[in-house]
Amino acid sequence: MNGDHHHEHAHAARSDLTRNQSLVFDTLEGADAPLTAYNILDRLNGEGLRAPLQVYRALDKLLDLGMVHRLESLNAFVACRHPGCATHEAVAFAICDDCGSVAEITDSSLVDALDTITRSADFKPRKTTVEMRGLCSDCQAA
Amino acid sequence: MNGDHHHEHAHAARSDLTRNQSLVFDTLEGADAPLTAYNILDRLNGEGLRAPLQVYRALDKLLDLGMVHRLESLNAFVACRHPGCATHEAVAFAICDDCGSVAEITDSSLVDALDTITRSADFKPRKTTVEMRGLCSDCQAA
DNA sequence: GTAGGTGATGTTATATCATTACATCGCGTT
DNA sequence: AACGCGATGTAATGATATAACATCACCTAC
Repeated sequence: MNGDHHHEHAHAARSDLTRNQSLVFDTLEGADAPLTAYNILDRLNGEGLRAPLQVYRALDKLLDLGMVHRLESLNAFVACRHPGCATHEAVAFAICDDCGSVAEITDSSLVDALDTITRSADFKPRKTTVEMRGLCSDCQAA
Repeated sequence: MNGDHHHEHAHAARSDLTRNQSLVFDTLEGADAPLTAYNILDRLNGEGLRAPLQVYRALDKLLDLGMVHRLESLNAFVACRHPGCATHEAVAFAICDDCGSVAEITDSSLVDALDTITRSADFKPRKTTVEMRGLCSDCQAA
């Protein structure tokens, strides 16, 4: 603890994770759509995970570390796709309701707009959720 | 049905609502914080509502009509505070985690930013959620 | 005015998502 | 050896949401 970090985003590498945390993270990273905690549990019951809490605890830690995002509108989770997990503020998600794909988007205009809003309302945000549900490029064709 | 409406937002007045829908809407409108479906059910069990589905069905209809919003990050609902419920796109919510107050915000810069994002990603949004959780002006003082 | 359509209602049961409570274990520090 | 501390395992429960089915009220068409 050297005092240089304002946030607790240590950005632990996968090697720092416990067994349960690794299992959960690998499952999310290997999925091509968001997974619920119970989806993850189903996929890991061969590895010895039997209770929801084992998954939820791992997810809590991974969320803390910024390695996983929670999609509020789905009650589901995705692995962070950011190269290096650079920014952990004002990420927007474009979620396809047809194929389940999720695009993770950072945009400075969006950050600016949200920042302006909070300033003028004198609101101090702790966590911001931006989720767009609709159809991705591929699925609009169909 | 005159064909002039692209959307199905008939903006029914309260007088067009059924008994259950009115009860649910009035409960939400009278609350000073978001309520879950079960919160609403608890407050209305004196009026003859006994099953969750009675509340969820009323909420579905009120959501369709644009008279109520769902807050995804809380799994809860609020009455729309827009004068006349003018715009039903890209509304942002500032939710105080301390006192539970919810500010409903529309901002053209935000709409523009989201629009730009969806254009460049060729994403067709059906519903957009923007929720900021944090501390309102009043509660920052404490 | 009666047959049928449509949307709201009531009720039971069940599915889905998440946490509380408590005992235990591994491991580094004192 | 004793302790602190974070992770783990397990059972039970709480909280949110929907499925399935029967019925009712009202409007419209014939």
